[in-house]
Amino acid sequence: MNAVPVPALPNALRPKAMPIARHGEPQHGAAPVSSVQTRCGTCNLREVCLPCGMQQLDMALLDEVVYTRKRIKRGESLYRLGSGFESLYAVRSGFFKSRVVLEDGRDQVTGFHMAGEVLGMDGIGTNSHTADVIALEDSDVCVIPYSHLETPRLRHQLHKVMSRELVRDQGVMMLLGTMRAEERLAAFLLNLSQRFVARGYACDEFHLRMTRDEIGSYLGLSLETVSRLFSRFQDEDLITVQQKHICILDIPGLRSMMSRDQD
Amino acid sequence: MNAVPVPALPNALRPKAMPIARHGEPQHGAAPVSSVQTRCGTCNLREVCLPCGMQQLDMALLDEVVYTRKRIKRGESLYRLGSGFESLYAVRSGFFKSRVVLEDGRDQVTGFHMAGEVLGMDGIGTNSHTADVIALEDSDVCVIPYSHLETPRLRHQLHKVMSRELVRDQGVMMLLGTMRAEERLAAFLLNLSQRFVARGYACDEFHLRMTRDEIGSYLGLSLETVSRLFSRFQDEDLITVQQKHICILDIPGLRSMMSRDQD
DNA sequence: GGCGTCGGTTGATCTGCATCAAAGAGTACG
DNA sequence: CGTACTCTTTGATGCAGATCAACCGACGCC
Repeated sequence: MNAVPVPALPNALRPKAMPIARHGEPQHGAAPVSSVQTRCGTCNLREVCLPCGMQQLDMALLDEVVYTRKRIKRGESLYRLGSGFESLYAVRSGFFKSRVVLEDGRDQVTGFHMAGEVLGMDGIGTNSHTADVIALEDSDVCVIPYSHLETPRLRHQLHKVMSRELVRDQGVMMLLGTMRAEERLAAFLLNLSQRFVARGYACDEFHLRMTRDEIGSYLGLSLETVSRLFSRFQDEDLITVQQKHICILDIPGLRSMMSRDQD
Repeated sequence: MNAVPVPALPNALRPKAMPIARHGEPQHGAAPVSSVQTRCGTCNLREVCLPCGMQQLDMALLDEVVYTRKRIKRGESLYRLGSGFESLYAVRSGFFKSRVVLEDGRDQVTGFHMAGEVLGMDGIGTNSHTADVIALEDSDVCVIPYSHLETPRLRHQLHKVMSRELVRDQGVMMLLGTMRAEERLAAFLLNLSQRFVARGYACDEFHLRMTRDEIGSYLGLSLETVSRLFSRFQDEDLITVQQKHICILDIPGLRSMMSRDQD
């Protein structure tokens, strides 16, 4: 998840009543699934997650389906290349990366995934997964057994999620195919910011969960280039960087960096 | 459509009884849909198209859904960025490219699409399309009204197609993010070859339907680089090139070019 | 609290590919 | 059938970003 050139997630879908919080440590504590808090109908991620846009009534159906949680420790994998496909997963808390590996050992990060995003759809086609998904911090996911997604509403909902994912991929291809390094990083930061906002966090301050190396892999750049660009953006008062802590100072500035004119 | 590092489409799915034909001019002549030849159940693309892997019985269902054809002339578009989403399309004959355009006018080719491939899934998420799809030669598509895809079997089938598309996109990201120019072009040629084989055409000889510029856009390279690489591959007896006519002489050679060792 | 490891920064150098340029080949069209 | 496109090829040059290298700071561990 995470396209780039200002992808989907229209304002209308933003959770309205969600408090703006600093995006520091994740609030863990996976309540047992029986608890009210963890049903889809009351989950505060429902507006960004699979149920996004669904009626209360249909959401009750989804509650029937989502009855397991799974906890993944930092560094462990949710699934791996070649493992059998049975379920989709919705990120409940935490942060993941997905990674594709080539035969000769080269690999690339193909996405970063945060709360509310749906994982595992790569497995539907061939009944086995085509990527590794690895937790970048201790995380929880809701397990959604694919075979239980039976109602037309739920299937349509899944189509929508998959379709958005296809659109996101277009964005990433665009990024990798046509953008220069500084444009890629600006797009990356704006995209992250936007996704945090959609989850009720501040748009201008957040913690990166991934290393420079992982960012570079995702953006098709070397880690050194990523580091240099962070420094340069800081010099230009677009952002401040302290390790993994980022403050965005000038969103319009970053945005204008993406339209190739100034230099 | 068209991933790169040897994506899906296992041998088992290849049309067995299909004659090996040189892939020259497309056989046009869109029969009226009432004709037996054009029903999904008897269509000779059924093993690579939406019905791939379905039972004869389920295919009858699909026949109920697919009742319109649409003819697109070379250079015209099947749909465009922003146009409303109503239907999916299966390429019946011909060749398409899809293209994404950025605000500042830059664009990129995000895929090439040949017979049997399904188009339009980008529109499901937001009810409007996010790319332009343009015919590279006179083409026919089967129109599949989305609202008519109602049975569980058909919806699952669509999931599979979309999922494979997601996997393909991973391949393209890999290509754009980690491969060098020669690797990209080798991957591109092998992928094309493979897709022609799956359609019953020769694996080693085909006509490119797209310009060097379009290949370059798709691969994140300049048209000059594409041209130079074609020449170099020819010097190295990997292929022969005459305009858009390609013969692949050394498939293992091309394949080894993709594992970064020799130079 | 010292030490080792991992991640990050910054500098110097190298190179793959873009860009600029110009000429040639194929094709469409009046 | 010649003219004017568009597409392709090939050469010369320049630069963005990779690579190599060294150092530094943060964090985890004994």
